[in-house]
Amino acid sequence: MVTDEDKVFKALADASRRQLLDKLRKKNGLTLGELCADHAMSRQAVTKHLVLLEAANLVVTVKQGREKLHYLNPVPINEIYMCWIGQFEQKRLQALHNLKQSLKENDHEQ
Amino acid sequence: MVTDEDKVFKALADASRRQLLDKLRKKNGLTLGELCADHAMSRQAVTKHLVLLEAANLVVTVKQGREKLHYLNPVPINEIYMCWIGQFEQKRLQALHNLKQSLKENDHEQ
DNA sequence: ATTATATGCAACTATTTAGTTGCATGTCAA
DNA sequence: TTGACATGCAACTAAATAGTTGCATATAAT
Repeated sequence: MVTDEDKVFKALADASRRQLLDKLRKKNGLTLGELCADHAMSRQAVTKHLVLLEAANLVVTVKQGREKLHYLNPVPINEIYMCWIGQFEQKRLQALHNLKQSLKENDHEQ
Repeated sequence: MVTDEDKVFKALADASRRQLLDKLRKKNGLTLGELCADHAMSRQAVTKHLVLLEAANLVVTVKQGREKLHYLNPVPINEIYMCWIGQFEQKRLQALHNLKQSLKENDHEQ
């Protein structure tokens, strides 16, 4: 059985795919061609990665003329955090966050 | 190049490994034998998964006599959230905030 | 000491995955 | 309508991965 969660984790497991997501984070709505720029691999390889990212619902696409625009969808990552990572670490993260905050505030006072 | 981040993502990409982490979350310090219980796969398969989890620093082990105790280490997951997932979430929260703002302003105009 | 138990190591197999190349299709512009 | 550009589809290859089996080692208990 391949769950949605599994698709997301698998999609995130590859460094090239994470790089593609990073590009979209910096500039949303990029075309395939733009996503291929500065990549060692072929356009078809990038396409395959994008197919997986789309299957995991991490990327949503819109066809516009002969171009295909790619948009980042943060929802699945959010869900993974809430449902899975959150269970482990929510409390601890909060504590850490609070600690950092108070350190920052201390810094400002000096 | 295989970064630490990459190891963690790859380790989390497998459902069996996530299941093992889940077991440790429910009860920390389990032996290999205990982790193998109720698993379809062989002990050696489980061992291999645990090796990867250890390499990713998601699990820490202690030998005690002839047994090996396994402890969950939440730090790497934490780091991934802070350094990677957080970046996405931040944008999302900002977008949500902006949306709320513009809705509020529209409301005022009517 | 001997036996049972808990784990470790190594070789092998099957499947999945990441990448390639080559060709097809569809859309814009001159 | 012809050429250039953007993307899609399919077959193939190489490498990584998940799993197996068989045997070795180390510790505990009788």
